[in-house]
Amino acid sequence: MKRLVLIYGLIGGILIAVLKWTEYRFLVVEHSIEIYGGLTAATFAVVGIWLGLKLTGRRERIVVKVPVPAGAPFVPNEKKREDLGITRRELEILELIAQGMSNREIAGKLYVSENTVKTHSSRVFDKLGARRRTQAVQLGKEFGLLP
Amino acid sequence: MKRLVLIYGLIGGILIAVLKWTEYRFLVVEHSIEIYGGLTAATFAVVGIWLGLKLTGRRERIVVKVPVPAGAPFVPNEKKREDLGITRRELEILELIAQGMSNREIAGKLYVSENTVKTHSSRVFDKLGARRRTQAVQLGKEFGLLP
DNA sequence: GCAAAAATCACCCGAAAGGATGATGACAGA
DNA sequence: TCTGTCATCATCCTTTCGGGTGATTTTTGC
Repeated sequence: MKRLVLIYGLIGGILIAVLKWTEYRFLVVEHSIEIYGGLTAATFAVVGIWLGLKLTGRRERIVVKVPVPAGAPFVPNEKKREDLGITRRELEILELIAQGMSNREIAGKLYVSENTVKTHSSRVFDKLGARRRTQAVQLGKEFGLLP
Repeated sequence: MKRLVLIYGLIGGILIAVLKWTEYRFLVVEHSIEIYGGLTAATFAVVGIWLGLKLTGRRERIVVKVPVPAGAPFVPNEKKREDLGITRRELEILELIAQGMSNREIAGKLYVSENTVKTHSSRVFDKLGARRRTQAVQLGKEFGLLP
């Protein structure tokens, strides 16, 4: 969170600088205020979008339609997960792997870098004793971590 | 989508109005440009957040589970297999992939070359519309080809 | 408030996987 | 016999994975 504040301070500073600069411009050019407004608007629209995504964390609701009344809805085995020392985040990555997503896709979905995904997946593979993601998925199912 | 355009037009109009209004302010008060900038920034931050959520936000994944009678030994869906044009051999490779085996291991198990396994898997991926083996496994399960 | 755990990211490297294409032999059915 | 399908194998090339290592930041539990 500290870094976020820092970044905001920086943006604030830059904004003020821009303001000063545009003030000059305003004295010279007639309609620069519109340009300035447009720029600020665009900038903060982008920032806002990023912020919105970052803060709320785009989670998708998964609606499972089962044509035939199925058994109890799957609940991941928390105990087993902790026994294996697998963190929630790691399990989350494992779930996405099980859905057939690539590291890159997972990274995009979770708004983290591909390297982070790789770290998580490597750890979870290690904890599961898997060498491949398909194997990890298989083991995850056997351990009751995945439906 | 039409409503979205409409809303955007409205926002544009309002923005222009605001710009005009703030122009007046600027002539009167000294530092109103900062205030104006702040307002614009705040406005568009909010708009951005809303936009971010609106555009990318919560989508629902609809997962249709193929009714698989629990308890009963799994029988691969022959019809579905043929509908997809997947041969028995290809399905065999897919099953081994689902068990987490590498191409090399599969080749060894079936006494064929690794290249052959790759050909089969490529074909089955193509027929399933999968790009990765994990995805192929996922789709295979959804199609009732795998337990 | 501070130590531990968790999450994040980077870089390198080799191995595995995947795409495209072409070729060959076996075999079933028209 | 000819044709189509299937299974087999190869080669070239690109992308993705996985392992290893190290580092910083954030969260959490005491």
